[in-house]
Amino acid sequence: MDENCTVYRTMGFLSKKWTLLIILELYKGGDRWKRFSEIKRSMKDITPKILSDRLRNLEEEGVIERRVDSSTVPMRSEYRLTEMGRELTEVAKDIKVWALKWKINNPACASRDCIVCVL
Amino acid sequence: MDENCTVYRTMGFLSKKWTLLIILELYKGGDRWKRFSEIKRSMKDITPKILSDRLRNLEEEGVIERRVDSSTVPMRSEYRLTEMGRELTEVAKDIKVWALKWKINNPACASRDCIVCVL
DNA sequence: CCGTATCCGACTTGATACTG
DNA sequence: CAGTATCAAGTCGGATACGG
Repeated sequence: MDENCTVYRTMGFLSKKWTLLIILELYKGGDRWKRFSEIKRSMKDITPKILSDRLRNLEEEGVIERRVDSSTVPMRSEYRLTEMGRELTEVAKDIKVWALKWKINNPACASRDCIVCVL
Repeated sequence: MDENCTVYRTMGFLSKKWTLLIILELYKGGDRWKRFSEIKRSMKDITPKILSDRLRNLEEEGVIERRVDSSTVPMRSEYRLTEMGRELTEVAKDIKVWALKWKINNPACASRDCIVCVL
């Protein structure tokens, strides 16, 4: 296997558990900054550790951006997708289209207002 | 997290290491059936166990089909993508387009005759 | 030659408690 | 609130040996 393969390298980062779902969660927010606890609340089974790990990783990859307002107590950390990240949701959208066609009968997810992934 | 989420469920199966690359390897073959050893040879670092595991999993998912010719010795197992599998390569294509734009400067992979993933 | 079974270490994820 | 620390549990992947 060639480590220079674009698909291979990108999958290495994209295929981590929860990653794509976090991206979708932020995508739902549009331009709005979302706070850690808000994201966590929406994804009820993710643990803070994993969410924290993934957010840092996504920030390193340039897919999301973070801002901290330390003037308030407690301080606020907020996140949103970068342009690079928003374009990544196209991939998720394709996966969804494919899965709906071939694999899963899931009307809720197929509808435009799916509360889970909103694609 | 909702286990009924289409994206989530599909990622669970797609995100396994090597999976997408195996799909691409078969995609290169077009309609042609490919043998185990032929696939293995093309992906030089994969071990037989992993390849075997993934092929079985992909077959269960309906993404590839398998045929066995037991009239010869040794018998031959051959694989190719189903229609469902061929459509999945669109996802890989999108990942590649995205990665080339944002992440990786990889002219070999960008060209149409990339020997690794041929997308 | 085409795989499968077993074993094992490395890595990943998860549960829970805790801190500034 | 926004994480981090700790440790347990699970998963993955690789080497090797083996059977049809």
